[in-house]
Amino acid sequence: MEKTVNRMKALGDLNRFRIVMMLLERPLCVCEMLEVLDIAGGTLSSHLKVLRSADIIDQRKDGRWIEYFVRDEKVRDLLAVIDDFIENRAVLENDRKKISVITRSVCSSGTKVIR
Amino acid sequence: MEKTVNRMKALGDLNRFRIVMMLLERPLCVCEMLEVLDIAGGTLSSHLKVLRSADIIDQRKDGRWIEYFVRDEKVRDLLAVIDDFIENRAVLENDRKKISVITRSVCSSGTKVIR
DNA sequence: TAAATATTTAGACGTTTAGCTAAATGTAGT
DNA sequence: ACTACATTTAGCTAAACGTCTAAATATTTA
Repeated sequence: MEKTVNRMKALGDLNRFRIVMMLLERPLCVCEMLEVLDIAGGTLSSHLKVLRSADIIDQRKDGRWIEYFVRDEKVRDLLAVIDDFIENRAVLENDRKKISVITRSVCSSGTKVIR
Repeated sequence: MEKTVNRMKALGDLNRFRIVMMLLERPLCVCEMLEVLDIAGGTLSSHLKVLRSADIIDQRKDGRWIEYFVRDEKVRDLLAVIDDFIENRAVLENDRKKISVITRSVCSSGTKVIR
């Protein structure tokens, strides 16, 4: 039961919830999420650790990046039910809009692959 | 969205989770829950407040007691999905067993209606 | 292998939270 | 109105949490 309670606790934080909802859209690397969320890299990293140890998300390597994604179908189903409770979608919609524009290669503000 | 996140946070505590699972069984008054949970009355009261302001449970008067209950069908559905994630049911089963024995009138340890 | 970029770890700080005890407030029945 | 019991509030402590910055650790590419 503790595991389940822990899962709920992991979802009971605004930034973590936004992260999960974004990942529901598509896998994202840390630098992409940083473009959307207004938190420091270290903070994001610790949030991802919490979500991972709660078995909500997982990570895989993708070249130079580490890609995070929602763990499995069962978790997706749970999130769908929770999603149905959301009243005000303003923030989430905005996050989604940003994600759709962000490309992995334009993460860093400095020199880019595509000029 | 904050409201939804808050709901998750409310469920992300072991004692509160046990409370909700018990209330899923049947409405209970504070003194009945105290017989099951190993926490002080003041602590329980504050947990109930959290769950109530998260719109998960509600209360109604029943004679000398205040009865707590799960708010509505939608919440029940959510809890059913969450329930499906639970691995180890030992604690919950035990709580349930205790509840089935407890009667409101045997809450107080002193003089009772039924001797 | 050096430079650039991505990510994680460590330590510090302020806030929130769960817990307790004890006092206060309600409420019902005598 | 008094008594007994149920519940909430208040004040406290210790632990947990979210956040930051800065340093450390990969990893890729030139």
